[in-house]
Amino acid sequence: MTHKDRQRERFEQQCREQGMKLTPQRLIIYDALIDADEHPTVDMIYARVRQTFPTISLDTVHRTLVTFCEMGVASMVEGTGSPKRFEGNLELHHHARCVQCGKIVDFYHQDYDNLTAPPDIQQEFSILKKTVHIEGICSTCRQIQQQDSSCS
Amino acid sequence: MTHKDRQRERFEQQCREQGMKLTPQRLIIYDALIDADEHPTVDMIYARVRQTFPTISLDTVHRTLVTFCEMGVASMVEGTGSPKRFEGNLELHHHARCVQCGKIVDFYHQDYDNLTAPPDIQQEFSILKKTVHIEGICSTCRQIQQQDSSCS
DNA sequence: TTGTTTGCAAATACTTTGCATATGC
DNA sequence: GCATATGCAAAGTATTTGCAAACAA
Repeated sequence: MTHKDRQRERFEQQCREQGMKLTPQRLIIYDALIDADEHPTVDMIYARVRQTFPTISLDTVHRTLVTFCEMGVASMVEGTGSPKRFEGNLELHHHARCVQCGKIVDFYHQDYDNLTAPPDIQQEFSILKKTVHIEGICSTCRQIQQQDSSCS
Repeated sequence: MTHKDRQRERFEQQCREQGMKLTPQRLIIYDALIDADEHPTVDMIYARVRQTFPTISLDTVHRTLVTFCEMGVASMVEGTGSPKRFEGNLELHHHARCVQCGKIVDFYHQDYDNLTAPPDIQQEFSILKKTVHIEGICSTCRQIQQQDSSCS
């Protein structure tokens, strides 16, 4: 049994646990996603999946991928599809982002400022910047969550 | 002279060096950007700038901000406005991204897997993930650049 | 004066929404 | 059978492009 078979099995199990239906669309989209090694866009997955499932809609691919992220079986890399955001702060700093509300907090941390990149990356890239990205849930969103759960 | 005054002066100098014209729009957009501490979107900058410069167009704000990024006086934080991209790789890994072609390479590096977040961030966020993002120019894009410059 | 920049308008790309139909459980 | 998921179409949002007029150097 290959690593991908195991991944697929875990996926099916997680669907059942979370009460998500195991539709052929979901299975085939999941397969396409874990077979891809290039961080695909919706369109890329759509193109691939249509070869074996020509009637699938772009829309379903899009919604299914977002669902996967919400389930925690996939994740989004930049970009997130949301509008561009800018910053004028050129000093070396790092980011903490709230996955709930999208707020990004800058922070400074000496320990992170001199990380060494692995040799293969140093060879492949002319490195311009190394930053640490922290993802989490901010205190404001945490409070909202607690209120919600206490109301139910 | 404040820190922001110095930043503004450096900006004007860089414009002159790079042959960029110092238009009132650029100056006011730059000011709005460095005054903002919330990683603003195009719309946010537009709204702010219009208060003192009502005839400015959203379009100019957008193009100017992108120009700033190209000049290196500003940068883009996620999202980048580009379409969503997904990955099914759930193992702890890190990303190296080419700023030229947008390619994202996954890599594994033990040294990065157990970074400690600074106390204030630990307090503000329930941390879910800590990853290192490396930005640079990949070998393919580097070759293209060299070809371009040798043709001129 | 000259080439860059701006503002406008239209076009495009991507995502989201609403709803009827289909389907997994 | 029932709730969820899908496919379609339309609407919404963000970004990009082309071009004439305005402007910094």
